[in-house]
Amino acid sequence: MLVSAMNTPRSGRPALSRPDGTPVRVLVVDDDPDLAEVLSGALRYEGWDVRTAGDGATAVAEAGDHMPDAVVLDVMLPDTDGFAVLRSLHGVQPDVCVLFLTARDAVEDRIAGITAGGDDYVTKPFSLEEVVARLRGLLRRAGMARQLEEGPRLVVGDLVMDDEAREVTRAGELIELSPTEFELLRFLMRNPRRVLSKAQILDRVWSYDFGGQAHVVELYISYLRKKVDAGREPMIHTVRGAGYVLKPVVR
Amino acid sequence: MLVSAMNTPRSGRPALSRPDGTPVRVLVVDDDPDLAEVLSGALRYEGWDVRTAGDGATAVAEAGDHMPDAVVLDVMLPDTDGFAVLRSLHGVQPDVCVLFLTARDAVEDRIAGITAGGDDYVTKPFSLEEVVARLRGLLRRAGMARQLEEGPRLVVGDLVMDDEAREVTRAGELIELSPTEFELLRFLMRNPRRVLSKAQILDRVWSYDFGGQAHVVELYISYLRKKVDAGREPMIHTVRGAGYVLKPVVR
DNA sequence: GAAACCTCTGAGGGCGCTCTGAGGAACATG
DNA sequence: CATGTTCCTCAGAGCGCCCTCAGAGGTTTC
Repeated sequence: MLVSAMNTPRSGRPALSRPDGTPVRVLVVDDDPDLAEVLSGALRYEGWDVRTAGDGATAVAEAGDHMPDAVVLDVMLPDTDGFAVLRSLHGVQPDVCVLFLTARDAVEDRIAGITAGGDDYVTKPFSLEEVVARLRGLLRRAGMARQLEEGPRLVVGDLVMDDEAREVTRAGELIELSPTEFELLRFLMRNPRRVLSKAQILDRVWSYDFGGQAHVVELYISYLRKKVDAGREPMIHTVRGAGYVLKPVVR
Repeated sequence: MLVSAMNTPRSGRPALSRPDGTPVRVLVVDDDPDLAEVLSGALRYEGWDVRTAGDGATAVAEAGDHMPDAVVLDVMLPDTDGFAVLRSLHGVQPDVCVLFLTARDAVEDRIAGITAGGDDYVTKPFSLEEVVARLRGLLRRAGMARQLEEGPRLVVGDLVMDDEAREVTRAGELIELSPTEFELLRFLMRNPRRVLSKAQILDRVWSYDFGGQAHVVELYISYLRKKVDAGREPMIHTVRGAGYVLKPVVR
């Protein structure tokens, strides 16, 4: 799995930043150190300032010290209940956004009221792209989107993606996508003109526990081409032996 | 800490604001910390400036300090009776609006006497959508509605909802809805063109103590479709794997 | 006290989504 | 040109999401 230790955002894109210009601060709370590592790696890759904690008490202490803008919080923690942690966090920092991580079968358990407060949750196993997207959504709504490029819309050439409405259009025409197709295209659109390897795409778009082959990526690229490039000037290109690129059409 | 986030509703909708432009100030008084947390989260999401108190004494002190425009007040408090708190509050701030939270089979007669004074009440267990709607109604009637968009009418395409008259029309035709259908539609209409997950809808439209499955949401969406979309161009759309969207018909 | 209405549970079924496998096309290399 | 590699696409199976119906239990209304 690709875990970059970079402290800077990937090239070409401005980082989502706080109003004072410093990077967004995120706290990752999970008792599985491997998962915490993968998550924080992915978030650092976004150019964010990431800390981690393994339990609720540490999380609250760390939050008081670090003053994060957002917290990625596993509901199943060794010491406390997620709801109590949420309350403590909001006590320490009222404006903090929280993204919960929860097991699929425990979804209905006690998430009640959480999404109503503007917070959000993601079920395990999740894809990193999903976590990042949700987190960006939370931060944007909390007024963290000061910079220009990164609104709720993603634009590459005449291709436009509206994340909230979950709508994609090319040259004004609506394109209907399945969930996986949508996430794949979002990943491509967030990295235009950049060759992405199949391994990279798998790590990002598919769940971390996906055991399948890289062949699925080819398949879904082919699905996307049929919908996005259908009869038009192609934007999705194959780079043999390297991966795929999304490029705006040259004029 | 982000101060601007307090003034901006996370929902992206224009906030109901006070005549001087500052956000509406609300005090939540409930001895159940979980419920207080959920309530204040939902109200903050509306862009309001929220404080909480766990008992009557704290509530009065907080009100004197914070000067709220409205108070959400549990009738059953550990130290004092809610009505005593009301008297104290009116002593501190005569113009304050009060929304009572009360058990279903509680003293409805005394409540009735109170609400004659322009205040309102909601019975437990309530939905957040109901609390927010009542609070908006109180604030609007108290002259807090200076903004343009959010009157008593909600309009999406040819679909119109009059909240106070509890009337819904599409293309001029009256549509009769049950209470739950009405609240669900209001939630959809307050978030047009925005995909809402079943969890979000459950958290918002159903009571906080509802233990059921997300399956009900599907059921009520189907009820709504039969009434709102019946034979017309559909406005309610399913986004597989994500949720539902209400969209005005493309012109 | 009966009727009408509302809300939710459970079951059944349709169909969209995801992935596997296989065959063939396109490309690189000798 | 021959051969191996990489990639594309089709077909289809399995699964899970979603829709709908029918009916029980509760509430409101008259």
